[in-house]
Amino acid sequence: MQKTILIIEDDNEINNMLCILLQQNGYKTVSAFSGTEGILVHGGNISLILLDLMLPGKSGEEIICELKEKHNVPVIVMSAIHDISKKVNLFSLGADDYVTKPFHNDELLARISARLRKNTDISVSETLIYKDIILNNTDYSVTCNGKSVELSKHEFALLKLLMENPKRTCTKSIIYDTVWDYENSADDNTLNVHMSKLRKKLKECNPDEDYIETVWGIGYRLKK
Amino acid sequence: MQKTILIIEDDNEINNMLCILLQQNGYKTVSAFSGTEGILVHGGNISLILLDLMLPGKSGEEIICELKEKHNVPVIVMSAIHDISKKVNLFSLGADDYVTKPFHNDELLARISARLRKNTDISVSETLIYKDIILNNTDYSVTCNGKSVELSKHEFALLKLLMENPKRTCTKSIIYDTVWDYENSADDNTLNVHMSKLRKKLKECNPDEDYIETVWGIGYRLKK
DNA sequence: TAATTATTTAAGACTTATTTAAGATTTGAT
DNA sequence: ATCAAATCTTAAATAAGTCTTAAATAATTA
Repeated sequence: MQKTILIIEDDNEINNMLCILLQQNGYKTVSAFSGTEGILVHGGNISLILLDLMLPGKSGEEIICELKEKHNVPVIVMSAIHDISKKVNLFSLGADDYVTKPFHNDELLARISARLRKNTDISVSETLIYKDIILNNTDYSVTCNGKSVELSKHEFALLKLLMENPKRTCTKSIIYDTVWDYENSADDNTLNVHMSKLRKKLKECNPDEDYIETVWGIGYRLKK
Repeated sequence: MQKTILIIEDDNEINNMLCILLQQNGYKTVSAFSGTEGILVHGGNISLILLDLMLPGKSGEEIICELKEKHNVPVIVMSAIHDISKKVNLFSLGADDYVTKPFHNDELLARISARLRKNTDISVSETLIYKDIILNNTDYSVTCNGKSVELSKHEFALLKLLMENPKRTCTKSIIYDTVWDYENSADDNTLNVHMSKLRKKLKECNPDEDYIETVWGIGYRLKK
């Protein structure tokens, strides 16, 4: 299965170069050009993060922390700094590896694959809760009003995205990007159908609640 | 608990220096002075291996392979070789990280603790129990509904992985990583076939129970 | 009200899983 | 080292589940 790598790098040229390199080697890529954008974009479909240390805005330490908090995947730091003590700090804060620029493509690829290979420990349990819905990221299970709900892969991803962003409206294009990995044309009905099915399954468990709100012309969000 | 690190390094002075450094930092150490000795000494109480690449006797590749086979713990390779292609080979053979000599103590310690951090939760329990299945890790035996079940190596590993994570869904990629030590493409049927055989054998022992549940598009898990 | 956007249903396309069997590979005993 | 037995992988046919599309209906906005 193709893994998606999030590239957080402010230099447009390097970012683009990395995209091409990784795509040529069988990965999907998502680009962000600042730490804050990276944190925003980071979600459940990302398997690994390449983080450039010298970013404008927040410090690298803060960024790693927030990325890990949102979804704990391996972070490989790219840095021009050779300072050892810096490396130690990054490790202790949760960076899983680093490469110093300029780096060899082969070395970077090797480090990525080593990290992905090791990321199979299934010890990180993530549970999202909204009203009486409990979504368990680890065993792909959902309960609503105490009853277990059987969701398909896309339905699950849809609900997960909403529950990860409880106060935000998820636009259709964001949903297509995240759940389907591609941007659908506006006239596509697929998302609507899935949303309908998801709502129906939730309603069966709890007929008295409406969980998901339609934001006309924009997308969907969870109700207050 | 104090972790034990196996140091495989033929230079007496470096070996000794590493022992002191690691002991000062709260680790127990075991020293070996050749690859073959390392393999001999390596056992269940070792949490991590520091391996010098330039050893007399077997090649580093063979040694890593045999060490991992005996007891799969992180291997950090120490090497004076800067050659990138060599690094790539080592990664693909299962080395988890490397340091180039001469290395800074702080860097080595950081890499060790990063590697150990990833590996802490693999507590090896002797006997796993789920419903009426009893799996014994020590003698590789399984009984189900009182009857003994003859499982092949992969079937055993498969069942063990599920029983070690009774509440979780094991994704196909995790299963391939754990049971097969490599990531198979999605269209590979091997896992499906093994799962089918495992289910069949369990069903023969207890026709009334369904133990393993398919999570469509994701993987497998034990039933509630 | 007209135009646009969303919901629902159902059918067929498509994807993923299961099973069986055959050939390849590995293991273990001689 | 060789052979036999067991196991693993691959392939193909079948089965099960999911996704997309289309069309009819409903809701919202301008």
